[in-house]
Amino acid sequence: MSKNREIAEMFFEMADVLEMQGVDWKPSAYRKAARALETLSEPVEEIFAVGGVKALMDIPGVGQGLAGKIEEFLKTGRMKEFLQVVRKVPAGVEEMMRVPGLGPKKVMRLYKDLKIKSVEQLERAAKAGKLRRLAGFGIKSEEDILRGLDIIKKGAERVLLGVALPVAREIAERLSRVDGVKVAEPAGSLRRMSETIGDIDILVISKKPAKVMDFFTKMPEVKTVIAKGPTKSTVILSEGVQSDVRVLDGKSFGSALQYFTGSKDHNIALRQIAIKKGFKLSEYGLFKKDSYVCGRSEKEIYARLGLPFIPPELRENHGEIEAAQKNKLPDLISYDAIKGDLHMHTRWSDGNNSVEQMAGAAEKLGYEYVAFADHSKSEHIANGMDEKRLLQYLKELDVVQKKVGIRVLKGSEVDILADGSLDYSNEYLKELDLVVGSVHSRFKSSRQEMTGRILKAFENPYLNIFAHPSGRLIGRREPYDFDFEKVALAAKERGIALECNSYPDRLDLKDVHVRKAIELGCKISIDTDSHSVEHLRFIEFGVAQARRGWAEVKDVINAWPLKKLEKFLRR
DNA sequence: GCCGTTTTCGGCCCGACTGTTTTCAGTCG
Repeated sequence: MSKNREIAEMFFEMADVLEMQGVDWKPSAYRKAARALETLSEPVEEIFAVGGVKALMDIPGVGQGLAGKIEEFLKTGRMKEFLQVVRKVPAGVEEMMRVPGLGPKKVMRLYKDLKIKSVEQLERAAKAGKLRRLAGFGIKSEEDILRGLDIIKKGAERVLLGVALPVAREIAERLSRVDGVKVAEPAGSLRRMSETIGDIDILVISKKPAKVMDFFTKMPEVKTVIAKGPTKSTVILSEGVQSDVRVLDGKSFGSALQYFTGSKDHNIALRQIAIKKGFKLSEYGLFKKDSYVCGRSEKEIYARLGLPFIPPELRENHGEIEAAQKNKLPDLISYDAIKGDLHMHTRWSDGNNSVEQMAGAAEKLGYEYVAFADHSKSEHIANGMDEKRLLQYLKELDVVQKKVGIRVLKGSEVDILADGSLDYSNEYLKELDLVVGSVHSRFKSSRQEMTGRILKAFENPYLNIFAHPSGRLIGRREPYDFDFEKVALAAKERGIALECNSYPDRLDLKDVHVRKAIELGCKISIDTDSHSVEHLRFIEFGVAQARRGWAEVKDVINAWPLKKLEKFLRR
């Protein structure tokens, strides 16, 4: 676990305990700092090494107090106050906060009045009907708690964007056909295109909210109805994903969309601006002394607050509001800007389709060019090609080139071996239009070894793209350890693009690293790593990730026309 | 504990829904 995450988790934990003790404001301060730490692109230890406590205080939400605690932890490996605070409440009690429906107040009541100290004890007490006599609890609360326990047992995990988005679009589409509905649109982290989604939020504009609530809570895929109100309902879908629907009037469409898109931190910052300008901002609109000013579109709300429209993917309160105030928002790459996919597999290695099928599908998408990158010989498991098959493969690519209307670039996904050499000799690499290099082995190497291995590979003059740079698989495999900044600087120096892999469980580089890479002057390549024609549509997720990393067309080599791309590939 | 084109002190986003309530606290997003 990285130090950033470790410290963030301590802060989250302290926030929970402080909240249980009824401490005001500190919990939100700790959480704010924790969220900032989690999404930092650089390791705190490096920030501290370079700029000391002062640099730590540049992290949003970190002031003198928390910077001191971080310093203490980095220097001594412990945080005294953390140990003191956390000792005040048994670990099991803290864990009870994870049960949906239980917050700090109720958890404390259970602990103090009934001496319940763990999730297990909680379950036994609820089943025995012991909770109902507690002040503020009743029979319903017991049922709620049992249901909440059920949810955490099944692990209400976050879902990949690539899984949630099609489900959300399908539900929104059906809701939009309900009587009286004008618009139904996914909001929340889905609209911000976060890599994983906690729940599916859908905003509906209708004058007949009751019909929407009925339709929504009775959809066939609804497993449990958590709450059903006149304008807002929450259900659990059969996949275990939570979904919320909220119905509003058209004159609130913009403000509601803004509000439900978040992020929370972005909204808070926006409301603070509203307050300073004498407004009040809520999902119903922008108000001045209780009278409606505007709310039909997001654009007019931002405008009234003196800001240009901020694309949803940027709304994380990671500097986008300040950039908007200075009119320095990036001109984000659009979803249709990609001119070709540079990382695709076929039956020559571990793909499901032929070269011709893949090229044809790419042509249908309107691409100008496409590059094939089947695996090199060391990838036995993926049917990697030895030199003899590589030459046959290149011949077939020539054949297919004559059959399709787009440019077919000849490439290969070549393993970066443990010693940093590439899996084919230069004699073969020079026959390729582009070389995609990736690490597929020894993920547990030390930071130093892995960094050295990658930098060594970058010395090869034929390498063009460093694929899925961190090696992570969301929810399944941690990224390997390497010095990202060093690698990015070397990539820039040598004209190598870092890949923003679009595969739903990779999304690698991730958003903060795309942004860092671009800041350092690196180029990005947004590719799908497709193993079948159906995968080509994943490009949307890669572009989303790049947008979240503030990428513009100038940063993305495969958003360039062929000529310009070819010049880049010739290093 | 953080933070400052109203402030180094005194604020800190805003509203829906639920359950146990005779008017609201707790939780959630």
